Amino acid sequence: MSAPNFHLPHFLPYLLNQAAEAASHEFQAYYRTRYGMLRAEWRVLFHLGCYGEMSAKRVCELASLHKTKVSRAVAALERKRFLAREETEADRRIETLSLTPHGQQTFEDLSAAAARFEAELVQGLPPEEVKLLRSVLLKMSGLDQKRI
Amino acid sequence: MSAPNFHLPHFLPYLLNQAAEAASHEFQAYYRTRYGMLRAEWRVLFHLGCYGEMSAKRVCELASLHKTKVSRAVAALERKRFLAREETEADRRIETLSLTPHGQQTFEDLSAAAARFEAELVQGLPPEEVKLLRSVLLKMSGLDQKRI
DNA sequence: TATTGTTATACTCTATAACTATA
DNA sequence: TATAGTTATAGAGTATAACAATA
Repeated sequence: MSAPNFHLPHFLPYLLNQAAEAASHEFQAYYRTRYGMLRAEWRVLFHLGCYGEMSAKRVCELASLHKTKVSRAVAALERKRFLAREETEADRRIETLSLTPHGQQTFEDLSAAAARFEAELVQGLPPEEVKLLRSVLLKMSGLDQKRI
Repeated sequence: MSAPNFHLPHFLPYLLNQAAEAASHEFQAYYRTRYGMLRAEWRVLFHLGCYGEMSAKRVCELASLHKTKVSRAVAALERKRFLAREETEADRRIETLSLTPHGQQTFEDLSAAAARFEAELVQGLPPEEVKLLRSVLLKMSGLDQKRI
């Protein structure tokens, strides 16, 4: 058995990780320094901002986040008054999560910033390539399987 | 200001992170359970396996890894006899890193496994799309800027 | 003084088990 | 018994400062 001739920068898991890290860096700095948020926190905030109120369980499903991560993120967002919980009458195990006006405002700022960072990211790439990129990543991530 | 109409599963940093995580999961389990390696360790191993001996500094540049990560990964790989260091005569600050036969063999097994996982990953995708995916990710990651 | 590499430390992220309260 | 959510804990990943040895 001779040299396997493996070319590392063609290996998709590696390439995806490096691209993800590079692509997320600026946005990460933004939500961290501006709002003191962690990754799981902005993800939960965005789910509520994009899709409206829902249970923690639903956030887990949509975001592919484990319930322990969501639990802590929800607690942190509540502490910072971004989010409110409301007891459900029908099933008291479930709490309906929704953004406060402050949370909504923060979501609007963050999503605008996200849109700017993304525009910067795809700047110079043909729209057709970006469209294809999204569709391939959607399949690979499994995010295309989650119903909204 | 009304609803920002931000669609989270279209946000590339998010999409890239989810895809990267999903794509890396199987390979990660493989090198961890089989060789007890961590992420930085297989990356260093692959750089030496793919490109031959080089200094730690060169690994840092090519892999976009901070010198502290490389330093610890090299120490771990040396402890496990995957890698050997050799002092440079010209400049005694620099050590040339290379794989031992055991390290080489491990690299061959891991790179073959990597190729299998990747084949599984792109299975069902048109080769043209995969090619484009790679080229876009290469640009986004900045990996296209590193000379080999 | 600058560079290569090491050690220390703090924080974030991931994963899992054990638990409470409700159904 | 099963489900929604919480708490505890360990290990892996990231980031930075301070350091030693050499140039």
